[in-house]
Amino acid sequence: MAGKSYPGAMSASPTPPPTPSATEAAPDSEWLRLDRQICFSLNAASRAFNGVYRVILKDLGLTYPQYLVLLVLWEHGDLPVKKLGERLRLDSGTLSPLVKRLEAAGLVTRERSAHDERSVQVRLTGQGAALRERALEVPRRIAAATGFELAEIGELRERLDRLTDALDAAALAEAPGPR
Amino acid sequence: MAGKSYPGAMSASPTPPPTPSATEAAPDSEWLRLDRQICFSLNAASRAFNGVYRVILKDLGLTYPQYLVLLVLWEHGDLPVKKLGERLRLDSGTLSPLVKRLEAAGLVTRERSAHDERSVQVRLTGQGAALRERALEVPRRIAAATGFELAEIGELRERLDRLTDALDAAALAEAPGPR
DNA sequence: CACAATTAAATTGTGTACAACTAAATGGCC
DNA sequence: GGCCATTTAGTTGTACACAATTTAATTGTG
Repeated sequence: MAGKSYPGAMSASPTPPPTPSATEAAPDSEWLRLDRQICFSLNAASRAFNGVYRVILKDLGLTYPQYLVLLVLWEHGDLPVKKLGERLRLDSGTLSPLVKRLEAAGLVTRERSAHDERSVQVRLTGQGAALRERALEVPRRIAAATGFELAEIGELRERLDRLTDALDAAALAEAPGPR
Repeated sequence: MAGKSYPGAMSASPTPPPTPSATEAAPDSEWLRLDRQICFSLNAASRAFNGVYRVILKDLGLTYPQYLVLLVLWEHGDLPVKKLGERLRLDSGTLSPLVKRLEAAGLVTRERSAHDERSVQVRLTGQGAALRERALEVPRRIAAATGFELAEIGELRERLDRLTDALDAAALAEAPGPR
């Protein structure tokens, strides 16, 4: 078995037996349960999104992270890898090979900056810039796939961003590292 | 550069220039913009969660997906790989190596079922079952890290699950596969 | 100017995700 | 009983993520 078959892939929100026994002890089990719901739901939604993008972006020969890089370049023009990483919250370990694949696909070029030999400038090629035309229909198809109203999407986004900020701050606070 | 440093890692919700020009043309750019927000926010939140779990679970020697597998086993008892996949929405390509790593860590055993030689039963070892005790504090620490009220978490979860369902359905409809 | 600290990319290694494929076992159906 | 479709795991190959390390360039300081 493999691929896209989850025979029992019932709703992501099965809400199993409402609670083993709302009154009975097991407050710890409850917590383990709840916790699974939040992060798991998030994770599942993220992967589901990825699945839809995978289907839609296949025509363009892009993966979702590659599409994100191009979105940034289309919006802001050529950028060094560092800036891309800041915008996308990705580090060089992820971006270096990813950008190389975009280069191999003929969508961008990479060259060290003249002022600062440490920096690598990522530039859209004509082909990479042209791809934007074909990408214009992607957002509409994605929005349609969610079946959400724009307002609801916005609200969800606001919460997610707030969550991300809180989690980032907590990770820093929690980290044992020097601060 | 690598690791956890995003020097410009400003808020995930910077809400840049509210809009290049709310009235001006560029409805397509707007869409490209918006779309990035939804899926990107989701993706960022998911990775941020992962980061917090990574820190908290390091003591237990677990990754987040491994923790999810154990959560399911703690809750439902021993299960075949298939059932694990249904609960977690993961296929054998992901679960096979993951479960093997749990086995290597001495937390579970894998053995083919007697009734059905195709099926592989994943069983908690004493050590795996015992780890639950140490995991009990994880949810509380995670909940604290989000800084969210329980009610808000629940609401968010409900939306995410609805989103996942919609996206799964859309992926099926969008897929070129035989139907 | 010299030199330590910092910075930007790249590299290495581990661990998911997932598509595509393989192999073995099971279940109908004639 | 023989045979084919289905089911369950596992394998292979590609592509992220990210920690840790490495290399080269730059900067700050005395």
